[in-house]
Amino acid sequence: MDKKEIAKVLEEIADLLELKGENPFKVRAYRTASRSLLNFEGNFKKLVEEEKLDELEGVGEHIAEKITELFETGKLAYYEKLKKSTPPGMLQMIQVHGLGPKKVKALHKKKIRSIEELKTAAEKGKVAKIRGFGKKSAQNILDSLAHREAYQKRTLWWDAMTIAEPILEGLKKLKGVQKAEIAGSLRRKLETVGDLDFLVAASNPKPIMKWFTSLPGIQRVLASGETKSSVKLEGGIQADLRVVKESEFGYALCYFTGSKEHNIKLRDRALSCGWSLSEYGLAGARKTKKAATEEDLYKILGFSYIEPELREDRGELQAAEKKKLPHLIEVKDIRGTLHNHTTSSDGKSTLREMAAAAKKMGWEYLGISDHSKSSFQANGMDEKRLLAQVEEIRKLNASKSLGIYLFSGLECDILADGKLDFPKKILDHLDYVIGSVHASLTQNEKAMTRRIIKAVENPSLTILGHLTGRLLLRREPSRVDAQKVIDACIANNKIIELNGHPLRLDMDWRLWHKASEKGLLCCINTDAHHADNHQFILSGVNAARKGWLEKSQVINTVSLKEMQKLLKSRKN
DNA sequence: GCCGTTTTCGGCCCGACTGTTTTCAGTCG
Repeated sequence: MDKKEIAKVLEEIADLLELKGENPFKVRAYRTASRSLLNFEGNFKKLVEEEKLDELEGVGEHIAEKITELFETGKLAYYEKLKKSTPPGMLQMIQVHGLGPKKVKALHKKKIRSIEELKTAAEKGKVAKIRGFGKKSAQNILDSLAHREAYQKRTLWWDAMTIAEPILEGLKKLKGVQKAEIAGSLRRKLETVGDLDFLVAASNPKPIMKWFTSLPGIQRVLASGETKSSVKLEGGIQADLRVVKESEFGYALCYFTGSKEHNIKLRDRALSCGWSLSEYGLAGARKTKKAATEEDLYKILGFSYIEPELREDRGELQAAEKKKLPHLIEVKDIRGTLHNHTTSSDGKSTLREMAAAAKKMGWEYLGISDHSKSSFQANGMDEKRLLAQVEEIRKLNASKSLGIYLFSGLECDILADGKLDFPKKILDHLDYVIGSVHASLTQNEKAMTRRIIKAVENPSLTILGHLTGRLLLRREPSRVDAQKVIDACIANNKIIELNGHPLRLDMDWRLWHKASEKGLLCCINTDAHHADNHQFILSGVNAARKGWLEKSQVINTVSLKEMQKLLKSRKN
């Protein structure tokens, strides 16, 4: 069993224990261990084999044993036994919003033992008669069941932002609103988010709550109180609003931005200073220690300011303590991108349209990299069309009519055996070559790793495109030993792309910090298939920031002259 | 079940909101 599957089993054990009425801290221990496992980036196999699982936070002797058993045999006696003693329907029912272990048990006692039985019972008014339930509970259960799938799914950061921004603007315009911000994972720029969090500073929350809970497009109001409201928007995404006093805003913003793990560490620090940190302030601190902003709060606790993107408990607090946080790259540092498609393959905009839009972005150059012939589904170019495009770009550059310099590139297929789609003599005509995997995505890890490394060792390749081919929320990443590929790229002087398309964000930000420390260089691209797609540079830079990247580690922050030099030197 | 500048037991975040009940348990984040 792999890491992900094992984490899922641990999570399920937590649910099962909860249903049994076990000690809540024991339940939490399993959840913590599960999350810790998912967050681990290193070589999991090695960790298990060298019996170093207990080095993971929240994994002790007992859970380590269970993980090992699952890893080695794919089974766990303890888990099987637990499952046997709990009807499967109860596990499903605990997933329903509003139903926890106690309520599921109460339902079970009344012989309601599956989602289907729950639905029927709620419709027939049976649920409303159970002690602890009522008419409203029954209706809420029916609502939750009707939208079960939509309520559970996550949303791409990009899509969530297009929903959140108008709401934020609306909040800012309301009378009495002193401050308004987006918080939560949306503010941390996580690639997908579960809900939208808003925070407002105002002395009178009532009219703000009223505005929020009567927004157009609200499917259901989940909660609406003095300081906190939750709604479900059309499409199923949840939006939460908290209103605090202006003096509390900095604390509250930090608290609601998270991550949870980051906050726990922050509270630890406060405790060790003899204070108690909450969303409302720093209790016990002397009056002079009253923080007004997040910057002040971090300073009081002995840290330099930590950008929201870094608040994932991945070493940022240790670095902030030593004043060694990176100076994160910004969108304005970008001078052009190198992975762009045109109507020559599967793009929707012409070469000139792509160039004009890039100029509008304020960029100095744009690399054109249409698909190669094997990407038949994407109208990949054959040799003749490719060379014609190279000629067209050469002429456009010579005429200086575009106001922006174009590089001739190619997104060249890495074939199943690791060979590139064109021979060297063709690729030699280009300024650079991006190698990407588009077919045979389901190869096993060994074959895929060997395939990609073979391409990386090919002197014609400049940049490795979207490492895993994942499509967030749609397609799983292909199995590849990322560490080995990173090492091969460094050894062969190759760049890895951070594909900034909101669906991809590949290579994953979690791998960049360590990789860049080893010396790997990054190219942030948009994989634009339309002139409007240059905007995706924002999501690419977000991911780079989450990966601790600085300007100097990203090649497409250099000037045109330097880029020409860089690409030329890498061709030899 | 985990963890420990209080080394092996005792603590582990806690406040907001709902819906029920009749003063608060359950759920959520």
